[in-house]
Amino acid sequence: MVDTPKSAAAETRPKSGKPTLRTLADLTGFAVTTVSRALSNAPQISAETRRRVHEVAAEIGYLPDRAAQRLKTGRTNVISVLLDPHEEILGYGTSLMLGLAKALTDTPYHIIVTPNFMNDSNLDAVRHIVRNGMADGLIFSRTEPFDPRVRFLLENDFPFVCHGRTELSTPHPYVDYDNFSFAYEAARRLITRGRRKPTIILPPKRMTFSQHLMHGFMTAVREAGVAYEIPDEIHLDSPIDHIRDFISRRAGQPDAPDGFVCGGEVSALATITGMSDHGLALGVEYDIVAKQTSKLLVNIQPKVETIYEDLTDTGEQMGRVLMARIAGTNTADMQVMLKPTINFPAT
Amino acid sequence: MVDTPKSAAAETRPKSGKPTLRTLADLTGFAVTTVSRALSNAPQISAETRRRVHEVAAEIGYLPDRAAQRLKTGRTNVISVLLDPHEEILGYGTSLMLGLAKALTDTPYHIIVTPNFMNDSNLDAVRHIVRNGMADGLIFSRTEPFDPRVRFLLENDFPFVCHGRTELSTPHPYVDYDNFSFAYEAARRLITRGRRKPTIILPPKRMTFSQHLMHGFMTAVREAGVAYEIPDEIHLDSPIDHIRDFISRRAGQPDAPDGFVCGGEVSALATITGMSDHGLALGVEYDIVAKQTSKLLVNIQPKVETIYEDLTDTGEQMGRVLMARIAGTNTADMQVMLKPTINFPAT
DNA sequence: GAGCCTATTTATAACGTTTTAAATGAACCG
DNA sequence: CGGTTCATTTAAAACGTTATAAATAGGCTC
Repeated sequence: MVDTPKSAAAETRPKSGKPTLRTLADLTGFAVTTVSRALSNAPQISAETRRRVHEVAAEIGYLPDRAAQRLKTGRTNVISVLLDPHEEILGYGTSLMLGLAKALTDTPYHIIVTPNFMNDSNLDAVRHIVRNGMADGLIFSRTEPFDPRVRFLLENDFPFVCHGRTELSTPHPYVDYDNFSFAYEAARRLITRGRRKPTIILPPKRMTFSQHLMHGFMTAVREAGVAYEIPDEIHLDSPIDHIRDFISRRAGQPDAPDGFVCGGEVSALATITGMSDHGLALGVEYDIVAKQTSKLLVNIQPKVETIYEDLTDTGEQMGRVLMARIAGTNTADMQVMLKPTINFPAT
Repeated sequence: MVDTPKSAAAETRPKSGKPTLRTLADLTGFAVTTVSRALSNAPQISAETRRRVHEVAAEIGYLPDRAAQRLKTGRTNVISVLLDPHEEILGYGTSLMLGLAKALTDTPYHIIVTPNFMNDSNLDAVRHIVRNGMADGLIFSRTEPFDPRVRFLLENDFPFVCHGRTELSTPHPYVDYDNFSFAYEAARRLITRGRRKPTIILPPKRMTFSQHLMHGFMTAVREAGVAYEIPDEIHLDSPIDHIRDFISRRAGQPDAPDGFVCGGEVSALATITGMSDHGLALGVEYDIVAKQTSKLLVNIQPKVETIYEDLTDTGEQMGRVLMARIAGTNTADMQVMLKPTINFPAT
């Protein structure tokens, strides 16, 4: 036999464009099937063949065609992120996606953004994605106790991870932040500093973590036996000036709160502004403990005590969990609870 | 002929899953090719056939398989957005993407996020996307005068739109904000209010819009013949505390500036904090005019005068322009300049 | 050396779409 | 009525991959 593997095949159109399995086959002398198998490390392919194919593939920079793979396998290699307009502020969405992207490095998965323009739940988007097989997995936030999206996805056995828990009886993957501890700790600190009437600015009631925050806050308040107040008129999604105006108005009335637990940095800033309308100074007449998700507050308002929630880490965990869920791992390790980290204020 | 179109074909596996062209073919009695043509409104298909096919397609909720289309045509129907970690703050990325998504509604295009973790240019990501045909178009920001990404994309005739201009001789699509006018107007206002030594906090020098801001600022300053100052030590990407510390230090030295043009809301807040370290009050001892891209500043610091840049609109324009570029429209109408809108301060 | 196992490789057929080239048949013309 | 045109419709091939089933060839056993 004088025939080297190379001369064995080789007669195909050079065509233009990217290398395909066919190119590799011609180059190595193996059949397309063998090359495909070698690249996916199938056990039935000899070690030497595997080595050689990988070598040549790396050499010419072969990359499998996503469309062909998707068409053949039905897997999209796509993770869809539901983006809510409320997530616009302060880089919530961007941070989460950066973390997610990090977790997805070295996987074949791409992130595609599915925005929701309507103000209602993005259940329709979820339905569309599942029904038409637009993705292999779903990521979303603003979870509600009986979230219809979670329900729908569970019913259809579609992989997903949400930011926040539900109260549904079926366990499901989620990544959450320990908002109970956050609010408990925040209120404790206000009380320790001698504040006698703490209040809390909560997210809209229908979201699960609103309950957790409330519960943590109430626990601390009751333990200490101090007065408290929970405003109904505003929440974290309210326009900033509404928050500021409300705080300002309230500060002018009797028995105003002297301690604020703020679920976000923006509401903390609004609070400071509202209070200053009445000449009340942060750290003197009142204190704030706020949840910090960006670098904004720290070092700008050093007197605001903050407790950190790392959204990039959250995104990364969500990616990790979603990969596990798609791979079919059992429900263990699919519920992640991230712990608050306390930042002591610069005095 | 007793045969209705329906009974003519019809004998195929019902299979499970989504409807395909085949399903439509069976249902209407036409061949797959005809159905495909009818849906793409090819002229050679009779009006009646077109109508009927569309009707049935709508009825059963047919959606073409993206993978198959992509494989066959080579078009990906994907727009890739290069996400920079610097865009994390204040929802720059999210706003842009929401606008972009809006422009892409009713097109077959999806948005996929390609993050850049390295601190250097994302030229590598661009190369990868172009070479491996991962998208039909590209969107990115932080444009530089001789941006290597723009250069590469032009050389390869790959559709893109960047946020910001270049100084390359070849015209190319971009959407930009009139930063000259912004800085000019901002400085004018400070001077009108009687400030005698304005300063400006610029983005990193290598970005194009840094030059534009500088130019606008200098023009106003020279026209008025007032003193000025341009700090070298800090820029808009500096950590917030660096900005605050610098401002604070400077305020304690002789001849400190009494007017600030801030390219972003965060730097405005840092400035306020830094100045207050020396008991200097906004609107009394000094003034700020800041670029506003979110709702953060307005109504929180009512004394900060702001000039608005609408990032969602920017994203929408970029989407519009990119669609035109992909469709092959000529270079006319592919350079968009968005005008600043002035917000007068409350008081 | 026929028969059988095992290890490795291979040809072929899909996946759902678009494209190319060809077929059908009605209408028209002489 | 044969030939030609035109308007529609159609069959077949291809895009690049993976899955199914089959082929090849050593190495054994008896």
